[in-house]
Amino acid sequence: MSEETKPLNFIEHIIEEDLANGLPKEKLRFRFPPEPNGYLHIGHTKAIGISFGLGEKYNAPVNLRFDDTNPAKEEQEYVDAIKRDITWLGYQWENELYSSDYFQKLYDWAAQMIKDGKAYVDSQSSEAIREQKGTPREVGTNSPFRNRTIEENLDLFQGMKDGKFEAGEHVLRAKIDMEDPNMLMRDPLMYRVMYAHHHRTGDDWCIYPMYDWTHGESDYIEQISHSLCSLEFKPHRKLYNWFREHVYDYAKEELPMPPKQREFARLNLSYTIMSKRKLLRLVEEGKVTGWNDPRMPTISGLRRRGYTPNSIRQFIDKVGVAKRENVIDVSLLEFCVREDLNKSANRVMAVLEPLKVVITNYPEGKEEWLEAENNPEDDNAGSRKVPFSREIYIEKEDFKEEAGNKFFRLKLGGEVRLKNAYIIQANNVVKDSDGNITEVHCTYSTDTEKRVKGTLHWVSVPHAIKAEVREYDRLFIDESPDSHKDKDFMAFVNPNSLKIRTGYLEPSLAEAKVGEQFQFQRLGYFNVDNDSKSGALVFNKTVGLRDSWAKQKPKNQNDVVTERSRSAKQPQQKRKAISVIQQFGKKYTNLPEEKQQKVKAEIQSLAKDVPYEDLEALFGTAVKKAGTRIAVMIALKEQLKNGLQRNENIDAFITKAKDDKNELLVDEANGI
RNA sequence: UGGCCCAUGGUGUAACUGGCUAACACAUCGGUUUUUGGUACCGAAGAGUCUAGGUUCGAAACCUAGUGGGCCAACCA
Repeated sequence: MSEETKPLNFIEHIIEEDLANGLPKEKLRFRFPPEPNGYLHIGHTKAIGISFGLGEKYNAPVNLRFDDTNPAKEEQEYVDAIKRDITWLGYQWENELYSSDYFQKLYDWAAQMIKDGKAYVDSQSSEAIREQKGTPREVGTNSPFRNRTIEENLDLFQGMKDGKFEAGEHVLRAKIDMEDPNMLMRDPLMYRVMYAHHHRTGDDWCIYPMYDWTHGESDYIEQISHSLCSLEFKPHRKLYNWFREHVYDYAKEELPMPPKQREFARLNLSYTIMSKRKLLRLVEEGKVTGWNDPRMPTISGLRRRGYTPNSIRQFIDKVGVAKRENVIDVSLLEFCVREDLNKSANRVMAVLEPLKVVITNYPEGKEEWLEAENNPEDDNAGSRKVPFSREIYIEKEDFKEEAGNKFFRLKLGGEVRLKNAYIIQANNVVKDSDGNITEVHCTYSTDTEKRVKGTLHWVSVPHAIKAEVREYDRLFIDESPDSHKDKDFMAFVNPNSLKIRTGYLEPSLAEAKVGEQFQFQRLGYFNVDNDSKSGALVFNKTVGLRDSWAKQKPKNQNDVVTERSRSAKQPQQKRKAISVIQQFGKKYTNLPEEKQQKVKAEIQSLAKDVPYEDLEALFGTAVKKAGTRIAVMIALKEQLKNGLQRNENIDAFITKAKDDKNELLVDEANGI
């Protein structure tokens, strides 16, 4: 019921308004209309979330309708994949429908349009038709076939359907206006001849209807109340309405609801691309292993990577719906999975970059099975046993011979807690001939009540099981890879987006099943990849834990991620004096008087650091921003006092200020 | 020498449709708790709402002009 307090997005406002204007709630009906020509990606999830979300909110049916009017590109495989993905996301459609189900009805209506003089058969080449269309800036010209008789049109259209013509010989066009500023209205094509096998209608048809004609009328046939799509279809709305109005005349008795199309901005995610065609290139050129590669922004890729349906739905919810172009930061998506997995994923221990620790005062051959909590966030998660022995692995980066006191992990002479086990102290190290540390010798203490700052994860060497662990980095090194006009997006592919290593895992993981998700303690969330075979597990890193330590430590040269995120985080840094003055100015008029005096003094001292040009740039500040003008005036006065020469601009600024409504400003101006 | 759409902290969305100090989330920074440098909790910084005019007692919202960005010329959807 928290929805009641949640503000509505613009589409919900429209629906509420329609409801308020008398649209019965039972008439609400939505649809998600994919073309089965590729896999769904995270961008589609927004459209899915909007329409299905509305269905849930208003308890209205939502159809899944495949817009399958181009047999050259569409396949059953994609239909199956789309259904699988939507179901996985947890949505239920009312009816599974296909535009191809309406081919006969659309044909009949088209014939009716011909009879009404609203459509005609054109017999020109596609090039000729394109030329006559004009450009966005120049109007088009009429086809020489535009004024064929109704009989001739009917006859030709029938012939098209009957397979009497070659592909490309004739098309059916709506007769609208070749001079309309909206190019879609310049006699758009309704049908083309196409001898292709359709995944559902087989070879029944050799003419296929175009998108604009089919899509809108499919909505109408299904009595969709609100037909929601992305922004690039905005210009289509005029045509959508034109077709709808004509067909409405033919069918208003059986089909009383004329649907309305509304458009929202599609989702863009930073560091990735959202175009089926471009994603296909990644697949074809071998940059990824397939549509479901865990680095892909496809739903199947995200699923394999370990993203949960709930996390994706949360993400879509948080992203919101509006009409402006946007690029969502991937960190929001990552936040959503962490939030979800934090509650559900059992904690286990795994070491990915092992360093051997020998506990010298622990008896050789001894082992203990210690109790470990599965999930502190879930009281019902229970516990398991983990084996402890004389030799364990810890993470290489958890040990340093020497380190400052901000390093909470293990160092020589220092103590650290082993998660679920004892406290150890590092005494000395063993090195190889190159000086690399190969072992750390420690002693342990059973006093686990002791307060120590750091806690490490670890795995018993003799009990550890090995597994392949795949870690992923973003697929592109550029925040917006396909927005560069001069560079192909492929130039930004991150060569290091996959890192494979061998992990050492606690033995309880031997039973892990494909798809199962875990938190590798202190590292991140991982799931079992479907490449796993019995005895040869493969894990995907879904996302790392938040790591406030990584932010502090100096950057590590081979860590692409931290380097990049570092450089990406530059906006909030040292501020110029002038911007601080502006800042003060904004608040100035709202401050109590004694605070004003303080701020004034601050501005005066800052004025010394401001180049005059910066100040002058603010002389044109809008009249209503009195505070800013006051601050500028104070700074200016200070500079004049320090020898700045008056000039025309300064005089004009002061003169104008003296006439201002704001008394504070007038006072300052007069004080000069 | 076109038409349409858009413009609010670094990012994404709000603002009861013209009315309190412009709100929320992510990101950032700081603190408390903690057997995960996680989680949780508390706090901070960051926006006079693209610019300039106008309407109004009052504008992020309405009007005008400008600036910037996006979309539109497939027998694709």
